[in-house]
Amino acid sequence: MSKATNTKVETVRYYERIGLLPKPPRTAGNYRDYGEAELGRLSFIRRARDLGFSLDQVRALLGLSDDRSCDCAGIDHIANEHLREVDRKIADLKALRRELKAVIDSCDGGIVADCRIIEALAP
Amino acid sequence: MSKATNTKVETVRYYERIGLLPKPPRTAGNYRDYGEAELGRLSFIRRARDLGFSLDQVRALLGLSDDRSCDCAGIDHIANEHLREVDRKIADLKALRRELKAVIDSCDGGIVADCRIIEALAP
DNA sequence: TCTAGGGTCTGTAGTAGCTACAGGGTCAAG
DNA sequence: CTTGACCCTGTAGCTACTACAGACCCTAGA
Repeated sequence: MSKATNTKVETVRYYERIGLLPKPPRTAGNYRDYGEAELGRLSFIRRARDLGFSLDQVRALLGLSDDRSCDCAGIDHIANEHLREVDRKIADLKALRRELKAVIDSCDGGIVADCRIIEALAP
Repeated sequence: MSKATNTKVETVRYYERIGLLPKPPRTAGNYRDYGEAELGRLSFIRRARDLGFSLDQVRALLGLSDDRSCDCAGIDHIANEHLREVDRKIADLKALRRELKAVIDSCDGGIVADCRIIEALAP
């Protein structure tokens, strides 16, 4: 299952420990014995993680997706909140990038004593 | 000093513990007794952190900035590497945002069983 | 002089999300 | 029957802090 989902074995066990994956039955040799359901669940987790959802959000999504007859407003809500978070991060990084670029561009070589980067960082 | 640099007291002590700040002399009552030099150093650290440099990068910058007669290519290198990192992060987040948006847009309400978000996350 | 309130001190443990061992057990192939 | 590749548990490490507990100190007011 680890290979099928491109997940490290330790990560799978970690997900089990924090309750994202159920404790599976064991083989005679005490190996975890996963079926299709767990594979699907892990794939879901991985895909959501790839989209940047936090483990708490993934947990919520899994909970909501279990009740197939509920309406999907809750799911929509989590996804949109995450989208806003991502937008915020992009904006923050762009602002940071601008500032960093300005600091870097101000330096035109020479010795440290004259370095504008150091100067820009100093108080 | 904590107030002057808008840094939590615990963070200052943390920087001392990991060797970013020197162990300062103590007052009679065992309080840390900081001077101007430490204030400058902490300001430098905070500013660099605000620009997204890692603590390791900050450590390197501090080390390089100590030798005022060296040329500032090393500093330039660290800063530019960080800039590239930031650019990479922005690109990654934008790609993620696109994908996330597509997933969200595909859903037009209804019950969970028909939810395209869940469907898009499932294997 | 006492006391209340703010600060500080050390040390430890917690956060997110894994990752990396150590030291053992299991299993299939040769 | 051994070798090598997997699995098992449990614990500690990573980043960059943050949050206590339980002690101590210092100053201002009654």
